[in-house]
Amino acid sequence: MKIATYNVNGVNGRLPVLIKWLNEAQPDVVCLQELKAPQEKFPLSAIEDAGYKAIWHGQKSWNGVAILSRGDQPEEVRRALPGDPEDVHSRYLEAEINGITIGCLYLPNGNPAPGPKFDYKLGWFDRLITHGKQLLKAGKPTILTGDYNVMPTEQDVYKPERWLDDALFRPEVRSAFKKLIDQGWTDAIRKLYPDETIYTFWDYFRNAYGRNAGLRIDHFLLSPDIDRRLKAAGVDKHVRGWEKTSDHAPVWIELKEK
DNA sequence: ATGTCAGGCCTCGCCTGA
Repeated sequence: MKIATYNVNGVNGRLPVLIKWLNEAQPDVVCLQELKAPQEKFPLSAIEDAGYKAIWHGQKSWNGVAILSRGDQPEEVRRALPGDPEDVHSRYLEAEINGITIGCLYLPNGNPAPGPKFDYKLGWFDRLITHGKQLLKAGKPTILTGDYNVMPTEQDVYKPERWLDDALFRPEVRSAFKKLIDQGWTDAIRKLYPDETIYTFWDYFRNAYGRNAGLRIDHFLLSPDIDRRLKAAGVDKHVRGWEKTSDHAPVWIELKEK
């Protein structure tokens, strides 16, 4: 079973790239972030034509998350992170597919930091930590994946010294990520490639992709029983080199059958 | 400070978020 996450940065603007990649990569399940489309503008028929069933939570202009499945229809569990009824951003969608709970998340960017956006990011992260604990306690096979907007360590950023004050790398955010991991989640990419430089995002500016000036901010967190099934993981880096592409590349894992 | 995108409204050019 192959599961992927991809911050598409506009699902309609990115549709040809998304469909081309789906056909090439053939993932069974896909979590998408940054749809940048209202609920009614989600390109369902194109995605169905590519062979996928989908649930999504759109929003005008910003945010937006979706879960695609080649087999069973994703069975929606929730479409918001618990803990703040005032939070209207569409940044979290959770579904069950094939007995696996899949949380698709788009953690706030948080820049500029400090400031209200950074406070929102930390608050959102706190709610994710609380929910993560509940998920592990529930004891089902679970995957929390998406755009975390955090480089967990210096290994995950091309020039760490330049990012120290950035909302994606500040100590508060790295420590929040560590707090989540320490509950018992496995960072799939880092487990399989402990020493390699692996990026999932390259800025549109300054020829970042050409210079491989990247960041690792899209992550797969696995509960212990999913961790035991982990067979392979990777980044489809070449997709970042396509025309009219997202600033993120798709990230994927492969699981052994039970 | 710069740079490049996407989406949307202030709507064919500028703003914001990233």
